[in-house]
Amino acid sequence: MVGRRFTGVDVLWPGSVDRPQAEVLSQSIAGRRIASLDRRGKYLLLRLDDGSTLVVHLRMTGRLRTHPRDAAPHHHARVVLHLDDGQDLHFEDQRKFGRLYLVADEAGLADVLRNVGPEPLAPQQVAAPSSAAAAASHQVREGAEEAPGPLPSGVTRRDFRDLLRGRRAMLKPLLLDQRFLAGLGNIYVDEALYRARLHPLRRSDTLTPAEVDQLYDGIVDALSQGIANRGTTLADYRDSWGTAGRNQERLLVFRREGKPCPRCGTPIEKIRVGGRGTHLCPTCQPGSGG
DNA sequence: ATCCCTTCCTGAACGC
DNA sequence: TGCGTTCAGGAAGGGA
Repeated sequence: MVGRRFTGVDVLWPGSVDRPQAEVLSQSIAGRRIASLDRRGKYLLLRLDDGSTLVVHLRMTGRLRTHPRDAAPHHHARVVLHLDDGQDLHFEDQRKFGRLYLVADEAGLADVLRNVGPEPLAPQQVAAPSSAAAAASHQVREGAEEAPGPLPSGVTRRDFRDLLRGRRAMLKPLLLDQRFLAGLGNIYVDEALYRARLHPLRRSDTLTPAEVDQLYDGIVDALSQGIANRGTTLADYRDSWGTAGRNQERLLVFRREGKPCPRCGTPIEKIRVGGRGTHLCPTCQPGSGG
């Protein structure tokens, strides 16, 4: 994508564009070149050559895929962005929860990202455009894997302790809160809490210092493994090349209710916390601490 | 600060 | 076979 220029936009479902108005988006983006790609939390950032940024949030079922120019859009295509290299970038989104934002400057970007908290992981290397290395980098390795090691962290252990200071919410909704920490969704919260051996209903102000460190490690490990396995495909998720992830094969508790805990064999339980399906091992993640 | 509810959506799964 | 209902979930916004 880097180096390509947008030549125009077709908005098939205006509800997918948060800002500006669809017609304004088309006018503003035409002729702009993609300078770089970035990410904040769950938001994808396409930095354009005039200082503006195209922001994409995929939410549940959104995806970005390239297709040959003027290919018939998929049933779920919501926005088609034409590129100058003979390809079209399609934003497809079955459930229409995903959103596109075009902001003119850093102030506009900051407004879109106003509820995004600190990054649990440090920025990852983005493959260079149109190189053999980029093509090679997306080849799926044989078999899913544990993370070779935790990825570089964004927040440090000390940062994490500071983040928790003054907080007393239940762990599950706290970790889902993007203002507290960016990037964790329902799957990875359950996986992180299991790894940390902490009950989702535990209140954050009841954790011992050792448990705070366990939680931090659980978060970093769960995310690192997800990235190493190129994402969790429970139904729809595909990467930009249309390839499914493999992390669903390595989930420890999520959507494994009734199956044995990988650590102790106790059947995994499913409960509801804050309206969210929540999976845990009642033996390894005991009590809710009151 | 925290919790809870509703809204936005489609399609799969389920009950009868 | 074919209805109608329920569920899933990320984020925002309102109310308690």
